Amino acid sequence: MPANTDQQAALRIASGRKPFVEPLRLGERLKEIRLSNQWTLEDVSQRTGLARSTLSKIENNQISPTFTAVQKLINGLGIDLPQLLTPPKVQTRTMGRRDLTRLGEGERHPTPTYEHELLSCELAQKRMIPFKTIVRARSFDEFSEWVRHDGEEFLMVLEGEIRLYTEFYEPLQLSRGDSIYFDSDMGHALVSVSEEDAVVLSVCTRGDAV
Amino acid sequence: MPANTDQQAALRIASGRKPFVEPLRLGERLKEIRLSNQWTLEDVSQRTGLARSTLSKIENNQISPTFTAVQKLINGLGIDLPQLLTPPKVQTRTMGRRDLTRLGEGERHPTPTYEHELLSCELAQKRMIPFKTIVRARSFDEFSEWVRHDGEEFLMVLEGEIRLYTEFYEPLQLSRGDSIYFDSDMGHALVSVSEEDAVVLSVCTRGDAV
DNA sequence: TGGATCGGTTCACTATTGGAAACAGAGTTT
DNA sequence: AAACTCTGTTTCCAATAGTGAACCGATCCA
Repeated sequence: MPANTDQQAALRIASGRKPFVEPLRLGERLKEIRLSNQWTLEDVSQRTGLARSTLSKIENNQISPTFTAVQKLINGLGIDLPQLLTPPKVQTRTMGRRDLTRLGEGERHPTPTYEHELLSCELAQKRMIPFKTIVRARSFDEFSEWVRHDGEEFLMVLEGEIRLYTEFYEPLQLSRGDSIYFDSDMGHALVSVSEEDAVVLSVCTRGDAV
Repeated sequence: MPANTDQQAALRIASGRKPFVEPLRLGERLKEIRLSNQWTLEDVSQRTGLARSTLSKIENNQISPTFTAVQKLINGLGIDLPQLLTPPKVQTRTMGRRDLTRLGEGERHPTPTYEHELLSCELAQKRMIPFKTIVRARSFDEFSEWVRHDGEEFLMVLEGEIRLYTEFYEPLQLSRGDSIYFDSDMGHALVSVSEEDAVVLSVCTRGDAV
């Protein structure tokens, strides 16, 4: 099928996709990220495990990093690829919304086991849901079933001590300042093991589509 | 500074950071895409401009493609990077991951103005990035420019008292237990106004896309 | 059966990346 | 101002990615 390649070319062109590899100023982007964090090449080197010289060359577009190198970058810098590839990101929409919640001013939702205090509940369209919880429960038995909801949850103990029961792990004891991140569709439940009711701060991802 | 590089190497090794880049079965993924379109290596070669042999090696994880090679792939195949990186078949439900961080056990990232402690940094693919910050800055002048990053940020004062400067609002004084939610592409900066350095807990959304 | 053809892998070789060390420039310190 | 220190750049070389050609089954067909 000799005509096939023509067809392919036609397809490629018709696809609307640029036939050329766009520059994709990866070097500039990296430098931008590095500087915006006030990191030196040496800092980045330590974080990523790539040599200082290599980083310099990447930033100056003198070499095209190996994919493993790119991985080391995104791992070491704690960014993800889209972030690295997104061109200088034109300030799309800086909406600048904000929502302040003073201590104790959240929206209270009491239940037998927990007393939730929703924070920043003025803001409607947000990607995270923060709330403070006073853990009333003292025993796992007080829960009729696992708590579970789509998405992920981050939790830090603000006061007291808790035991975190989860569906797939042994219970975990958490003291003030300890924190944990977990998939919240895994069943979970909290009880206070301290004298007073424990207080934890949680942030859940919102189960947006896709 | 001959000893310096030894030190660097030692640090790099001792850094505890996983020395291995996660597999990220890029080869499998590529093969999957290729087969699902019923393309032969030769077809892909023509589309991408990469040699047949190279493609074979990439698919079999025998080499780590150069970033330019990856670009040729995504251009030639008309896919975008997330698509290529999405782990094959995807863990439809990443049920039950978790990542515990004990008090003070996070990954420290000091800067002149802030000292960050990344929490739950073992977990790679998460939608939120939680971190504790010791606010060293005492004056807005210490910032050369606004801090800003895509997404949204939730912040609660754990200790001390801070002033939050934002691009579009008057500065806001926040005391222990106060919290705020805001669009983090709006410039922002924190300074301690208490005797001691203030400590805040932040959770940022991660660059979405998907 | 013998010989084409097609898909994929392996080989030998060249081009390029990535690392250590040397270098260079700007401050600092003594 | 010499000696340090801290940056980023450049150099040189070992390691490895990318290429064309050879190779290895399959499958097809006369």
